[in-house]
Amino acid sequence: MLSYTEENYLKAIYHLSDSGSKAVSTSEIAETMNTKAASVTDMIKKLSNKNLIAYEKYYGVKITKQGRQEALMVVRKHRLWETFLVQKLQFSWDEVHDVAEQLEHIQSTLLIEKLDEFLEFPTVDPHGHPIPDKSGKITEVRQVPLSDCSGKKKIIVRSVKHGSPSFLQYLSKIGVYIGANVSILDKVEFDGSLEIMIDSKKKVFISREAAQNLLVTE
Amino acid sequence: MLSYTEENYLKAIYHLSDSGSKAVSTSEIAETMNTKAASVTDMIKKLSNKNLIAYEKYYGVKITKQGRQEALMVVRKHRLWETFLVQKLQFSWDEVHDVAEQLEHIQSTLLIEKLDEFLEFPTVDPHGHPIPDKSGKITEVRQVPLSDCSGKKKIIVRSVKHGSPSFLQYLSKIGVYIGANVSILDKVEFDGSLEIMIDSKKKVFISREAAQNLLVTE
DNA sequence: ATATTTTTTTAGACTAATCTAAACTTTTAT
DNA sequence: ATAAAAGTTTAGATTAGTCTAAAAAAATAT
Ligand SMILES: [Mn+2]
Ligand SMILES: [Mn+2]
Ligand SMILES: [Mn+2]
Ligand SMILES: [Mn+2]
Repeated sequence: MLSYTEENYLKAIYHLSDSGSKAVSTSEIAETMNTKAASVTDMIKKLSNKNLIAYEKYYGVKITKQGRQEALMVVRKHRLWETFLVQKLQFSWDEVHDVAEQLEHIQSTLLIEKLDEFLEFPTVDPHGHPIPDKSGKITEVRQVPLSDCSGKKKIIVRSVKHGSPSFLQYLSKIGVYIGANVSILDKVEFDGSLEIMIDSKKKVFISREAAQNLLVTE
Repeated sequence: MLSYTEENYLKAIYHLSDSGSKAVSTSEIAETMNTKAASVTDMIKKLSNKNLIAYEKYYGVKITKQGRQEALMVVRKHRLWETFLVQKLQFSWDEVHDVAEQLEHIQSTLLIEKLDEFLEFPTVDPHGHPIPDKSGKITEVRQVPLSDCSGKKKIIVRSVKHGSPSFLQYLSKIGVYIGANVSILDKVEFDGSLEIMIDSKKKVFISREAAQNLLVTE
């Protein structure tokens, strides 16, 4: 069984590697984990001995099939808990991440299966991120940054790329939410900012930066 | 903030001291924590330095006001989570304790307040044990072991003294639950075993040992 | 009142996870 | 092609929590 810390490292490596496809460097891991490279090297050896990652000295790590599976289970728990907090306990979507960071480490298969059932088997979390099923399968929906869209098509907001509390609060304030219908009214060539219409009701301006962080389907 | 381990020690000391009234010995703590006396001595010093217990060398420890308060918050979380697991996730009462041992250490005041509200402010957990409120207050109901009862009075099962999974499973099997109405049909002087009637429907025999573990109001 | 037994504490060691500083590799720049 | 810079690993320490074995104190028995 993995320790709390091992789970966190493995999850970080999984995310940094684009769900396990590319190799990840020691310093990248140190950066996201808020630790020093020396500590990462130590942990890397441990995870490597457990066959959760493939480690080549000085060339970073790649997650193994088994490691990916373990990481997916942590991600699954994290996202199910976030969904629980929002749907059942009335948390707002900017309050859930830190608590889910703790809850994701609770060890009980029964618990997570019952929770999944209680929530009626959700497929996305409050930030629009997919929830791996019991076996680790993810149903990805092709999404593009709103900043890449143009024209008058009907656009639906699907997820946020990076869900920092301040960005999420900002979205709530201007009326953007997962599932919202938006259309692009105007695009400023100079700085890439957009004027959009939300739910045919509300007109708002958003920066290119914000638009890059919003993933949508056309 | 207390560590996971400090919380566990403090809770154990709280329980062993009858909610904080009497002093507790090093060996008692070692016994319930499944550690060695030497480890307990170390931890005792730490908790004492934090003013959560009063420690006098060779004479055991007494919990302080502040320590009692911290312990009560852990107990509160433990029992709220157990209630959640049974009432919302359909766990049975013999499955919840070990998971609650983990969940009780999640750090989030908001979470526990929202959970309390979601459960509609329960006052007892699935085993009939009182749930401390937000401020730590407990409303104790005077209860006696069923083994101390006699006569034909109407008796209500209120809680179990020690809720081991096997005892709880046994109770479920014979039809005893928290809130059940029982009356004593016969008491065997020789071994203290009882014949009882549950909900005016079912007759069962139980041993003195079982009767001592069932707390009731007359 | 002493001796024996039991309990508790101390001393020293171990593991997981972390750090700093130094050594070593790889990458980049001239 | 070589030197400097950047990134990575190793060496050695630290902290929390644990252990065993030995020393010390308290309780119990004669
Ligand atoms: Mn999150
Ligand atoms: Mn985590
Ligand atoms: Mn319990
Ligand atoms: Mn616990």
